[in-house]
Amino acid sequence: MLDTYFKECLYFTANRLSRIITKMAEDEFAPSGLNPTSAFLMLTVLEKDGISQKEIGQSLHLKPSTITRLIESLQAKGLLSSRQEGRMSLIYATDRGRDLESQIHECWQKLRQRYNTVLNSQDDELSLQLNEVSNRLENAE
Amino acid sequence: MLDTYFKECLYFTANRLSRIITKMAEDEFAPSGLNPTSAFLMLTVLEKDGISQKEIGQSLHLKPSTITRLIESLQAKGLLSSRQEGRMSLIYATDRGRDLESQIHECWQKLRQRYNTVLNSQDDELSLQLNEVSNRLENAE
DNA sequence: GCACAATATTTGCTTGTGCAACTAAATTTA
DNA sequence: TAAATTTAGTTGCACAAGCAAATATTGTGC
Repeated sequence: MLDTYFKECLYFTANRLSRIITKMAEDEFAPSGLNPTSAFLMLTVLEKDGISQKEIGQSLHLKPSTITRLIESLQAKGLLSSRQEGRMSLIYATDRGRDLESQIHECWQKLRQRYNTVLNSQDDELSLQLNEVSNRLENAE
Repeated sequence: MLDTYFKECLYFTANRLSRIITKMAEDEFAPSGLNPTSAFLMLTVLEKDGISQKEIGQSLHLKPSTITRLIESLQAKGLLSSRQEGRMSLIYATDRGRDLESQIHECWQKLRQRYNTVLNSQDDELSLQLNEVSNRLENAE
């Protein structure tokens, strides 16, 4: 049966997992009014106020155009502001943005709790392993 | 630094890996003229001619509406045909679809070769592990 | 100091996938 | 057998992310 082969294929399984975990994360972050990626972007700005978009992109591993769009929508929500500094645009959290921080951490916590209950001990480091594999795949150009 | 926390987050790392491996797979399957998912759908139909859309969805772990759209586009390319059987629509490969089979397998092979060169021995079963984790996450509703 | 290259961001467009609501066919129930 | 429920697939819409080309600013070699 093909299923046997599909589940040995990293493209197949990584994408399947990504769909499942994305849905879980969207659920858990819903109370914050943000999608998970936007929530992570908020945390990134909260950690370093006045960060550049390039740095945000490096931190989130997302392309510049995606960052532009995400910031756009967070500005529209009144959670971020930006100041043009030469060719860079520096990103700041607004008061309302800062107010969201603890709620974001709560959502994140709940997400981790939720998936950790079904992960076995040998999956403990799964996330770190995926990160490692991604690093290697990226450097293999 | 936040990066430390991001890389411990399964949402974050699974999605990052998914983006990277999807790009690789799209590259490798390009010669077939199909995106990887459509290629897998073709293999699914080639394995069981006259399969229902529901079964295809179960095999690929994709939602019915996605299957509808994928089949639509493969029909437009003249690779699949369908026959209405009551409320089901049964999917068949055309001759042109069948002709593509070996090329799809070649692309798939190349993809595996490409990512296997950077995976260590401890990543050997990574794909199977991701599959397992997905199963568990799905059953934990 | 000027022309050209590099860098940072933006803009228009495409793609993959899902959701919710819908249609149509089949099955169950009364 | 008529009405209600379940099942299979479709349709309109939305969303996340990327690509390629454009714009704007900064840096470099001569």
